[in-house]
Amino acid sequence: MDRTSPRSSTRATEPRQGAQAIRRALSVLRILAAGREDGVPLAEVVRATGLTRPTVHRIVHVLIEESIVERHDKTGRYAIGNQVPELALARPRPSPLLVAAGPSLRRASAEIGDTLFLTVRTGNDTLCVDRRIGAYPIQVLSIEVGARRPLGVSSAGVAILAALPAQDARKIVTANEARFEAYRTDVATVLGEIAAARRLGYGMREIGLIQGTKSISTWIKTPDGRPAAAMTVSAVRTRLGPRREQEVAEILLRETRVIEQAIRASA
Amino acid sequence: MDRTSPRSSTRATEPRQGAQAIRRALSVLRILAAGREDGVPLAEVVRATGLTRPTVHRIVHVLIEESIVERHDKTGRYAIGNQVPELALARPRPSPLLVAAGPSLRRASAEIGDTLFLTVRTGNDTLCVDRRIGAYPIQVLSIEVGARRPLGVSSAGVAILAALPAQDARKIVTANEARFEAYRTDVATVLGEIAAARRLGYGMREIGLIQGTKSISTWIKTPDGRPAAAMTVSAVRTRLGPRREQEVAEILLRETRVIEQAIRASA
DNA sequence: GCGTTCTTGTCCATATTATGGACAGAACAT
DNA sequence: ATGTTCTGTCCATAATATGGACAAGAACGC
Repeated sequence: MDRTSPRSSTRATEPRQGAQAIRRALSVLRILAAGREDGVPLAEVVRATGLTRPTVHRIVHVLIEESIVERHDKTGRYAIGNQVPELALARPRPSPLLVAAGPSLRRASAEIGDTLFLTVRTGNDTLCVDRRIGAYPIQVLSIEVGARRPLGVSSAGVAILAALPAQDARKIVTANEARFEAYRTDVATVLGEIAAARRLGYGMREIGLIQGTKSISTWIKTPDGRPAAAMTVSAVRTRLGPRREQEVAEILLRETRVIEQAIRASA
Repeated sequence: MDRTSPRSSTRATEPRQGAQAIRRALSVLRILAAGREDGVPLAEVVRATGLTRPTVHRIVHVLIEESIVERHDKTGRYAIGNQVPELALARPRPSPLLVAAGPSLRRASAEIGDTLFLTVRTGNDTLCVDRRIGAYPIQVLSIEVGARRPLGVSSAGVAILAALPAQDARKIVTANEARFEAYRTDVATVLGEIAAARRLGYGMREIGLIQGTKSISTWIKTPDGRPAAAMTVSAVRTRLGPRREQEVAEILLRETRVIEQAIRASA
């Protein structure tokens, strides 16, 4: 393929070869991570990665021998193994983003009363990294810290995609096509939602991932203009009518600016 | 090499082939994990893994592209990247061992006054997973949660090796030989310390990893008799004379039994 | 300055390694 | 019984990862 330009062109330096197997193993791991504790059946990994079944099987079983993956004997599903958090301990724990966003999440959840989520992008996925439960007695709690979804299926994902250059966003959405089916959406729908978010200034889903819920997400950018995260409010739909939506969005946007300042300061 | 015995012999099911590159990438990652935030120079990874430099270089740079590894521009060292904790979020956080050991660590550190460590085995390494600082004004704090060392170089490692079948212990020590140099020890010394720990009933190092300190470690076994972790007291040497050593060891052994009970109960 | 000895990074012919089509068994449904 | 969908395995083959050799940069000595 392209053997040109040893130095980078714009910013990405992607195409290093000689490690197909390693890359494949990682894409398997990312799919397994989306399955959290319950894990994912082999066939689903095959579908989501586009690899052949023998290949996925071989990779997964080598990773089991290395304690990177676990197989739940009961269900036969595969999940992230205990060696992964062990490796993760090598890194300093409280990430700068979490520190910067903490006070804003607290303030906003107190003010709004519903649950707030902080979600980051990792590759082609969104990953919920913090959650603050609100005071109102009915709360949307089904999304937990560690929840991972293909970019595009949640309002946070739509917000992050809206904050990316259109071309990059389109590329990611296309790459995730095989995984949209499980969330009952498709490329065209997601692209439409991204366009709507760009117009509004925030991401929104009338029908949240959970029946009867609605979500609003703003995007948080790093000083260099790339999206670092999304801040999301999820609530039962009836609590987020048009007027209330406007109010909530304004609070989110205000706190978003605070977080962006805090990131700038800590950098 | 040995291409024999496709079916397992006793308990291990190790030799699945067709993924050399993935295994190599993982052994690189484990070495990088030992370097914590500061990371490890490439040459050190080459030494510790026994792989060739081009291979390590290729693996490391692919992992960088995948955000599994970071390169610190200032120092040129390689470290565990931010995608690793992100994958780790897929697992439930507080591990059963930590839950089981928590009260004992608290009790023992209150009683002894010095810092207590909980250390697990992960492959051929020890990994510090919890720490409780004591009340005495001089404390050994240089070992942090996440610290990773070759099994055998710390008293916790010696304790865990002492609790393993002698043959397994010897195999691990031999496998770590290339990494002992950096800790100024060698295979013969470590095997001697393991033998001493078996005699005493606990692991001990007159000369801790830090100058002027002394450490005592007991091993914690799972119901099936395999070592799950080690509990360690580290203190300035003068605080652990022969009589005190005896007292401290008895407290540790008592709490060890409590933890073993708690594990049994939660399983 | 200039050699020496470190380090990291790159190339590419080669053979070792990972690949996936084909097959088989297990579980479940009809 | 017979189909369908899942997981697991085999092995000839092609593609992949390998590592010797080379290059360039950094740090030190003098």
